Amino acid sequence: MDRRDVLADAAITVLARAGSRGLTHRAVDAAAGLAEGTSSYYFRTRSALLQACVERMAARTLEEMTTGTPAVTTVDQLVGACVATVGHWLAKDRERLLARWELALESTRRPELETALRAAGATIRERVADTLAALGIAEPRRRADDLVACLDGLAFDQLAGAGRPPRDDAGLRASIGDVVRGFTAS
Amino acid sequence: MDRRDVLADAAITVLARAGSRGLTHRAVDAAAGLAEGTSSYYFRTRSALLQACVERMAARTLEEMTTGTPAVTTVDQLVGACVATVGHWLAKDRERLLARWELALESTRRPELETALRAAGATIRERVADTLAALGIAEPRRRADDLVACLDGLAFDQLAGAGRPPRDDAGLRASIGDVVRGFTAS
DNA sequence: CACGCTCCTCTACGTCTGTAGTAGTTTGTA
DNA sequence: TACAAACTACTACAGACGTAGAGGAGCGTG
Repeated sequence: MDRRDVLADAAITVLARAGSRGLTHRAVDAAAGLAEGTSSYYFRTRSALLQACVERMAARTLEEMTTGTPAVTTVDQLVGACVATVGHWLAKDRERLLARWELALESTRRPELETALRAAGATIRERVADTLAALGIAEPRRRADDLVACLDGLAFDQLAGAGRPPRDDAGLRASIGDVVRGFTAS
Repeated sequence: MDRRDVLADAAITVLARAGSRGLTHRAVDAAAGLAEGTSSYYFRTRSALLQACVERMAARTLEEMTTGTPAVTTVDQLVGACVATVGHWLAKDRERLLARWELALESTRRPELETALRAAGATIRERVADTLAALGIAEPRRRADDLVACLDGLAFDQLAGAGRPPRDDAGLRASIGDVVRGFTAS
């Protein structure tokens, strides 16, 4: 794997575990198990490091999206797909989620990041919008944006929010069922 | 106003504008317009500064909650109340929202913060649960948690997320209408 | 008025961070 | 094989950061 990708992955891990404040060149070197100074050579500035994080994340998300996307033709299937996605986020992508939120907050202050982050988000939302449209739902574009935002909100609440009760699968299914119903009814 | 409160408010502003990384004693002093070293005297460690932020935020939220809470007796009124709340967040509480998310992410790594943050969140959620229960909705507790999480998700998407198209009031109402319907139907 | 106490400001210091640059090493080419 | 170019690892350094503590101003009490 390209050295840059290794470093970007390490940076994402650091971001998740230590937050924006902990994201330093040296911390990335340590996380990647590379010699001190390495990340500083590949990404001269901290801003470049952040940029690399969002690009790497976007690339990985896109990659995963193109691989396995089961067809969704009913609302129930949509609920299932959403539960599967969020469940996967919570179980296996914890770090990537935390890093993404960290970057999102950072993008508030860095227009370069915002652009890249927004482009990545748009791709996913389009995909969801297509699915909603295929189900014959009105305003698929807006509703796709909202649905993604709500699922993200539920995940945030679970991982970092004030709610955060360890929620079982059934609870997750009930919650997501409610949300999806709201966006698909009528 | 108590010096500590002034400093905590300044810290919240710094947190929102410069992120966790920018939250330093000196930055807080500058934001508060006080002599350098002041915040370092009142809150000796950075951790104490963060703690002060969440406590101050919790206090302010509680205060606002006890003042104006119009009665909600129909689902439509609930939608209206949610729209008003989120609208207010987006228009006037931008900084507090950003700071809260910053603290939430930080709480992932600091159990002391988590406790305080969770307690504040629980109060709000109870209030919402009571409202849902009064409307005769099943599982009010879970649904209150989910509703708050979703509204937060929508706000996040708007302020820091990947969606972030400048949304007008009608759009906001439509989105929140969908969400609330999902949690109140059946 | 003199004294002691509390509150606040300012300074000091060791550590860490961002970033530039130097030196060494590998790779490709003649 | 000899050389040049590119790549990589490491070092250096100015600046910022967290935190502790010294000093002084203000105020109430005897």
